[in-house]
Amino acid sequence: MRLLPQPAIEDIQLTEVLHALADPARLEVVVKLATEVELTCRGVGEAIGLHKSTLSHHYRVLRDAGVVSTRQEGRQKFMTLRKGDLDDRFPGLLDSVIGAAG
Amino acid sequence: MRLLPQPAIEDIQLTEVLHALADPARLEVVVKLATEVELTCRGVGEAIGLHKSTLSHHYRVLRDAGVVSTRQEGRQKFMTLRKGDLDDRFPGLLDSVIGAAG
DNA sequence: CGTATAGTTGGATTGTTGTCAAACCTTCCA
DNA sequence: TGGAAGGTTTGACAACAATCCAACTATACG
Repeated sequence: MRLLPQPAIEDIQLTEVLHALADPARLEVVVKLATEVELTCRGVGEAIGLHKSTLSHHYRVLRDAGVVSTRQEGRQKFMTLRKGDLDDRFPGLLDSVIGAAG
Repeated sequence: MRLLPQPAIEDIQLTEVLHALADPARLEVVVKLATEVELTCRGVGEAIGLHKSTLSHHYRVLRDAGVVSTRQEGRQKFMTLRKGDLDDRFPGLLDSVIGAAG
């Protein structure tokens, strides 16, 4: 039930978010999270076809940028989009990206 | 009055656009273009404080991604945001990015 | 306790990016 | 015709990024 470290809302940087979203694999993760509400890392990465360590790297980029939140429960980690936080900070951005990608 | 080569609307890729916007210098250029309608490369780059060849490189990235359009007139080049094209292809994206950055 | 499961970390590799400097190309103008 | 002005290209370089593999940690289960 532990929450992994993540930037505070006011520390989320636009260029970092854009960079995080500018990778096809990460964008796919985000689109998946937008429809599925919450997923384990395994669940998110299953369809993408990358090595699990590569995916772990992408999850970290997304988390460090403030795009996703990760909660550990037992040996699984559940990720959610920080949609509310992002909407507060950069109104409309996430929706337009997800709309454009999906 | 020559228009420099640029991708067709349907060839504009979301990840490329995001990548183009994910650099602070390029984002500054875009924000400037959003308020000024049209500017020469010199005019855009003046406030940014980078070498002109570096700026030229950034202009190219923006143009290749489909974010800006460049028109040559005499020895100057005027850049404009491809706002209409981007709005058609990725509705709301540009506005939210500019709003967040500006 | 031993083993499987879920993810992370470190190293290696390969490729991309941001930056500058110097040389270059075009166009204008005196 | 010879500069000057406005950009581009090329080369160099350091920093970063995406990927894989192998080794690791931590939790759960039998």
